[in-house]
Amino acid sequence: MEEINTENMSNFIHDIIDDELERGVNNRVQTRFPPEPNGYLHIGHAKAICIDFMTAIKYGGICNLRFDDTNPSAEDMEYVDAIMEDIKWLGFKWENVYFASSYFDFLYECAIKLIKKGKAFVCDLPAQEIREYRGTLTTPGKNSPYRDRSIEENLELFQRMTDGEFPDGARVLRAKVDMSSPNINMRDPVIYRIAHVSHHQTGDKWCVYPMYDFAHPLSDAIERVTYSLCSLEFENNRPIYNWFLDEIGFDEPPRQIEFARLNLNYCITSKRKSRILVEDKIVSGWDDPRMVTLCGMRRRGYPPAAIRTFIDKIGVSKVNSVVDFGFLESCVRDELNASSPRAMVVLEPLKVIIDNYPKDKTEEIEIEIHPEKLELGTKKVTFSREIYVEKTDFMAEPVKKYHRLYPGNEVRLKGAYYVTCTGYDTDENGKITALHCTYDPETKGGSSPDKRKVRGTIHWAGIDAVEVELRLYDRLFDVENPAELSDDEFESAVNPNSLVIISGCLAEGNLKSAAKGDVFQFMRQGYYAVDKDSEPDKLIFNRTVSLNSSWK
RNA sequence: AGGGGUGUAGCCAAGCGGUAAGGCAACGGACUUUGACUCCGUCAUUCGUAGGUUCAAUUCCUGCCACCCCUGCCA
Repeated sequence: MEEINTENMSNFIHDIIDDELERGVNNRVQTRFPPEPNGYLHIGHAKAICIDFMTAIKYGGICNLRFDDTNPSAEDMEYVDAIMEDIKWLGFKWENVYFASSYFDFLYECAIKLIKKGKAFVCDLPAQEIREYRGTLTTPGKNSPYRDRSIEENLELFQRMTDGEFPDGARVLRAKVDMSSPNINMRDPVIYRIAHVSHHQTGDKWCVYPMYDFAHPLSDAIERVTYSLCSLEFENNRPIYNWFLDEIGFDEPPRQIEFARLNLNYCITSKRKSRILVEDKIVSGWDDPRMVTLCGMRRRGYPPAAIRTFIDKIGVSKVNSVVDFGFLESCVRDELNASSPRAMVVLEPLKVIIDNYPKDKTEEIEIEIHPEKLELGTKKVTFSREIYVEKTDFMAEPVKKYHRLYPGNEVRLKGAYYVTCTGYDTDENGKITALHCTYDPETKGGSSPDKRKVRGTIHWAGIDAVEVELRLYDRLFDVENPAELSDDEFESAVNPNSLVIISGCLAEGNLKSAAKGDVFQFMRQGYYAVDKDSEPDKLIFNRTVSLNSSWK
């Protein structure tokens, strides 16, 4: 695992922890990341993961991974594996991996305890009536007619629910709290429901399953979590969270603290909407490089360290905010600039004939692997009379401030020679088919004895180059907040140019040995990662992110 | 008069009674064998708003406004 530096990390949660540590409310820090295994992790989860794990790291505590698998109907083992893989990839190591389902016996005992205390009852009201009895945001609810059943009857009924005597939905176990509370979560919440479905962990052992509000605080408590960090929408659940802890009774009850979840513009994290994109084949799958799922970003070539840095930089607060996607990209560029080897790849090749260069001669040109890390050494590319440059690096009639190739202009071919454009060939349609240049033999390596300057340095491809496919990605949506659009609207907001595939690109031969997942900086173009579809004889690269440019 | 939260620059975000950090973006300029990177400079007389307390208020108090969350047998 890479070093995770938490020294400079600070936020309002840490202020609370600092204070509690100082006052002796706690003498240790334990957190947990509690996903439900019902989908893939995305950039929003990355924020929660970073906060949970980094808080534990900072205070020398521990963070566990706990699958909140209390609703088997939506869950699948496929997701638990994927979630573990994604967290590891992000760079974090959990102390233990737990499942809420492994506490089912304990939770069941807690339910019995509540019944015996007269704090829970079996309710026979159908779902619709429970809803009606609950009242509304502005009117109090009223007590269920089953609220005053005897403890014995509740015990017996709950046992029969557990024994599978009743069909789904026939009865529920409810906590007896306060039907007139302004907080609807306190209006006798359901804590157990009947569901005759098999569970990915416990099989057919249970046909009653605990609800989140009941299972979550007790799971935190049994694990001895000290800080239960979650997103803002659970603020209204905190009173019921604490109520269960109080009623069951724990020496060191966990404290729930809420923070704002991450929203990013131009993309979507909603599970429902993402599923539509996948099912309607608008994207290639959950790991499509345009998706902000962790698997998608991994395939795109985003380094996990960049995601961690991003999360660290956006901070932790309680303000609902929308972070600019460009912020994430800036962190990705920053990381990749430092870590990725450079390579020359010509996206749209244009032949260049160097008329004064010997016909059969070839030369090995040495180019540094990373200009800021000379210790990484050099690699070789082959130079000869005919090479290729970018179509966009030539203009027959240059615009103002253009300092690449145009008739009469001299530029540097990266690592090789100064060349001067002398003319160009066209076909019958006037299309440019090749450039003619002369080179200055005195400028080998790319500098001239007379120290004359050239304004442009361009990359090129020689005879060692291989044809590769490039997948150019852009933002998936044209609109800033696709999440706010209706299901019909948001599909039409998809950027039609979010994926452009180009083939016949010429990559320097050194790239033949690139492994899947490797990321390179294609000089003057951007960062590119070897895709999982790539094969040795057909290399495929994903554009991770383009380079910044102050030109056009 | 339902309850719970939140308002600091285009976007994040520090600030905790002493006169508005930092980052992203943007815009100048320097440097450059990547129009990249790096570097330097510019970018809030003002903190949702109206009052009040104070020598002093983004920080404390009151009213108002705006936005978010809560009426699953989801999490």
